[in-house]
Amino acid sequence: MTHAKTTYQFEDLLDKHQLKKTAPRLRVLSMMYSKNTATSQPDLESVMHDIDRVTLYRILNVFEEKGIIHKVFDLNGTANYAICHSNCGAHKHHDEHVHFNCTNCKNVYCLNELTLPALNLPGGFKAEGFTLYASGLCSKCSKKAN
Amino acid sequence: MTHAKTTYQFEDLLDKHQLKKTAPRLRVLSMMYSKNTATSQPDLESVMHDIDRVTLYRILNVFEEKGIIHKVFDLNGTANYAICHSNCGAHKHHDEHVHFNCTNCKNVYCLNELTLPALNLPGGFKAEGFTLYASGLCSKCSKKAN
DNA sequence: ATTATAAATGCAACAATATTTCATTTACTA
DNA sequence: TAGTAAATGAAATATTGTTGCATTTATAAT
Repeated sequence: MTHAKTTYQFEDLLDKHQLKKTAPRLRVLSMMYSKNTATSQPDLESVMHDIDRVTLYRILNVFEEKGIIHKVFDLNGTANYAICHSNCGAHKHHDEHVHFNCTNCKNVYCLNELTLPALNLPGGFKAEGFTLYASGLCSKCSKKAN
Repeated sequence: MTHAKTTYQFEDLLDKHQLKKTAPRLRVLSMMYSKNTATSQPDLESVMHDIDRVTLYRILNVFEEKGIIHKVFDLNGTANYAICHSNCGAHKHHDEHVHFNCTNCKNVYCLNELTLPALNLPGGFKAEGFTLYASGLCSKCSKKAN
């Protein structure tokens, strides 16, 4: 599931999207790939306190545009960012998966393995994208609860 | 579907939740009941410009706590508020319905009539609430598109 | 290797929003 | 009708989103 990525692979990823291989970008990539949960901008800031707030903001924006990451809002409405594992491209995200927000540890998990069941909308509504949000206890926190 | 509510019914609603029947609260209720889409705080502010911003903020908060309304984030992460039609109570929301965010008119619809299909989560994950977000063109905008 | 240039960064400044404090007003109770 | 607790409005602060610009850096061309 979690592939250990090397710096070279991150550089290739940036190359592929015609982005310059800068230190801040490589650090953001390696941090996000090392986690199986989405990361909020506040979290990123506190870990990489030497990188400017605005730089992070712009890195996240350009990564999202290029389809490297996708944005997901947690229960409090704060933006979290996660690596796009499936076939995402610029302006064409396929993040039609399930997001799980743990009410205890506040982590946001992207459950990529799950596919969304079909759904028929009322007349006239033409859906393009779906995201299912589930909230509750994640596997770690439900273990602790015993 | 859309019930025309009288002032008396709004007063009863506030009574039921041990909230004082004040003018700002009644106006917020009547505005939200008159729409079939969720309302953002900016929208509320612009319509009721004589009510203080902070008052609106607190009214929305207390309504949400009491289970009168629920919060839903649109594609941009801004909070929208809608009346809870089903059996919601304080700290126990049953907003397990579908939210539809129109990419054209930006409106957020609560599709209460739809029920979510079952979903089995990975081992250990205990879900309490579900919300499905769909985005695309709403019935009005898809008509216009022809 | 060196240089030119376009892009990325960091900083300052600004805008918008969320949130707290407190004095005043208002709704309800006795 | 008076007393009380709650709600409001206004000011002030914190946090977050966003833009402009000078400086630095990565890359392409020489």
